Amino acid sequence: MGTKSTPRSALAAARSRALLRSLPGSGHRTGLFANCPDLIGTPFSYAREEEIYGEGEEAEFVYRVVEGAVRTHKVLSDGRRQITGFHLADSLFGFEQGDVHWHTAEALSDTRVLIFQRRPIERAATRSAEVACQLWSMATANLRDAQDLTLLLGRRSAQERLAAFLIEVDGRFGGTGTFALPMTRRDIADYLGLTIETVSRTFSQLEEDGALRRANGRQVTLHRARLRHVVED
Amino acid sequence: MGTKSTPRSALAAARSRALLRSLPGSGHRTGLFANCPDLIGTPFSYAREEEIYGEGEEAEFVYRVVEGAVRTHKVLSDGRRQITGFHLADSLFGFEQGDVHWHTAEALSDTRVLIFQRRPIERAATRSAEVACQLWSMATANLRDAQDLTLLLGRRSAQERLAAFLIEVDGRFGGTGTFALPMTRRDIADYLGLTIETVSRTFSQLEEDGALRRANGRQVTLHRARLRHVVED
DNA sequence: CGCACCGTTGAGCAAGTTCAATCCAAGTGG
DNA sequence: CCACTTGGATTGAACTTGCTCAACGGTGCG
Repeated sequence: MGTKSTPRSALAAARSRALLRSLPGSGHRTGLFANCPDLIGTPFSYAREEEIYGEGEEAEFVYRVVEGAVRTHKVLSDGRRQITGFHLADSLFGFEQGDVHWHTAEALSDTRVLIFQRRPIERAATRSAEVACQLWSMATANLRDAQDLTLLLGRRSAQERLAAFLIEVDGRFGGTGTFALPMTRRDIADYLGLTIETVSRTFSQLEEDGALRRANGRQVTLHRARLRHVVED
Repeated sequence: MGTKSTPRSALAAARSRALLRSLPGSGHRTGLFANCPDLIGTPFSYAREEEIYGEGEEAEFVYRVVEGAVRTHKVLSDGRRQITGFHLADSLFGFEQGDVHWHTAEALSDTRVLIFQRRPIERAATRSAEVACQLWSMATANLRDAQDLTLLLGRRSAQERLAAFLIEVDGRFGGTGTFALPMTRRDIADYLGLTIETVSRTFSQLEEDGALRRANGRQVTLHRARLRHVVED
């Protein structure tokens, strides 16, 4: 559904169903913006590897992940890429400084999102201190994540980067220690500032050290105590 | 003044002068919070290398640089340090997620700041959408900076990092192309994720390439076109 | 089947680090 | 006032980490 149409046309089509979706219990009213009756998300879907928005495009919408996963990244002219974040279920993304997206967002896997128009949210923020505070709090949380990544990229070894990354992903999946990574080795490399070969070799090292076990490439089982020992702080 | 006393006692002492300072034209009412009559900053000073607040401390105040320069950083247990930002005149810093500072702030040189209590500002944000929007906008700007740094650290060479850094600092000093760096090589290294030796060598390379000239260590004159060519994007 | 993509592994290489020596400017104490 | 110390910066030489280039195996899909 929907991957051939645009967010704009989907929005128009969905307007008629707005009443139904805004009913309590329909699942679209939890979390940020929950108390904002005019801010109703429109469901939308993207296929694996599909671009959601590109750097430099006008930032008309913001997005909340319902199911699947999204990456945001920046690219240099020669193709070097830095992934700035992965967004799993419930994560909100697409808010930028100014009217233009300053990175690119793509779906890691087939992904369902809720789309919100940015303008009404910003207008709501200028009227409601509560909405504005929610936006502030969200931006601040993102800032903390970005600065943690800064420390990771600036001062940590490949082993530490991968270990920290796996612990982080595990946490976002509920902390069971066993999960399937939703992203490729290339995505991991471009997030951690490494090459795919180094990521692969580091996986092998960590497995030799008994810090994790791999199955079928993407599936991992973490030995969290040992991984935490690698990160050590 | 004031480097032996605490922000708390300075605040108390300054309360009596509040009326005077709040007069228009006294220079304390421009920029963010300008429209917020209760939010009056208290002048305060820090000596070179003095800590302003430490990671883990309760975040009671936020700060605006009046004169001088400040760095914020995180440290790993083994001493590796990542500077997350330099704050020059007019820059606001010290806002964190939650009630605790999650990095450390220190004065690069003798520095004068205005101190604001965080609580009243947060209370004002819950009442005034305008204040909350300013805070949001500030956080978003910081986020963009942090993500630019992420790209720098993850995917750029030493030459590109230093060139981008110098262009950035030049811009903050007015873009004349000639200025004295307010920070040491160690600070630059810890900001760019390099060692002091690499920073020094990279300075030498850039000078050989005619992209800048050095004088007395800290003083530099940039050949901005050539530096921009190094960064290339 | 054949191709494309993903992941792994090996060998050699290069960028940046580590260790060490030296220089210089600015204190500091006799 | 000068010897001595201290901290910042630069440079050289050896080393290490992670990168580049290359080959190969597995899996899914047209």
